[in-house]
Amino acid sequence: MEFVGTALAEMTMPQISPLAGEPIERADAERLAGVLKALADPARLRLLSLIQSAPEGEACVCDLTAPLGLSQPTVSHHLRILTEAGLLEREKRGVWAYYRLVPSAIATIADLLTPPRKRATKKAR
Amino acid sequence: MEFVGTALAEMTMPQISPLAGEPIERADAERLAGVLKALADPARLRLLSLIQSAPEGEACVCDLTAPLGLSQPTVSHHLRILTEAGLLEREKRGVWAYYRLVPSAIATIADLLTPPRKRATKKAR
DNA sequence: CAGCACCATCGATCTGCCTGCATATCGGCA
DNA sequence: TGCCGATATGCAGGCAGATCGATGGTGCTG
Repeated sequence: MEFVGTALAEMTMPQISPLAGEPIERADAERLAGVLKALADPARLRLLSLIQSAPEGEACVCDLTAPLGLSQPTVSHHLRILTEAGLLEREKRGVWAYYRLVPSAIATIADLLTPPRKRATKKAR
Repeated sequence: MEFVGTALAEMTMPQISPLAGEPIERADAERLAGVLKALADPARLRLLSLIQSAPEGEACVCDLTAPLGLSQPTVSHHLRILTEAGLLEREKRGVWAYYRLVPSAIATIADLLTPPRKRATKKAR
């Protein structure tokens, strides 16, 4: 599972909702699973949480290693995973790399997981 | 990662929302990650989708192996993971084991991921 | 009762991932 | 220019998980 990259973006366009209408295809399942896999890690969930609750909604690596209790390379690795999944965006200012949430990313995932409720797909069986 | 079991239920009560207010604790992160890990697999996503879109909203193992292209033990294994995560419920009728979605389970996950009702947190630049 | 279909579990293999150490890279500063 | 601090990358060990074949248990059914 390497280049998830724009996986999230590609998923937002087609109305693939695993719990909406018809069974999802293998390719869609793999894309969604890829993004979910990026989320399914305690360290990464805490990273997202820490970044979101940081002063300006952004944080650099040096601010995150201590709260997590993980080494700097490990934190950098997790941030890379989250960024490639489309959940974080990176901005380098000077020597520091600032990470912030991609606003709609998590919301998109939540929408994909939300049962049809009222968002009508074309066909109700 | 064995008995996630009631992990979902335990999570629904406290307002732990990774992207809501303050940084989440390690224990909460691990519980949420456990459930997300159950979701973060193509085969399991397709299983949920297949079961949801089945005639009565339920399906037995024998109906699921063919569409997935996986062996019966493997399918059974995935169903076990999903059930222990609180996403599926199992009912044995005769020789067949019928699985159906736990209605609020996925919605709970979606809610945990969605920031409380105001999605526009800060301002983009 | 005997055979059969459905399903769960076990054991084994193979892949993938988390983590840290060492190292490379890049920008600022004296 | 040369050093230092902040990040990223390479490499490797160790563990978790996905998959399958074989096996065992359990209700139908003839």
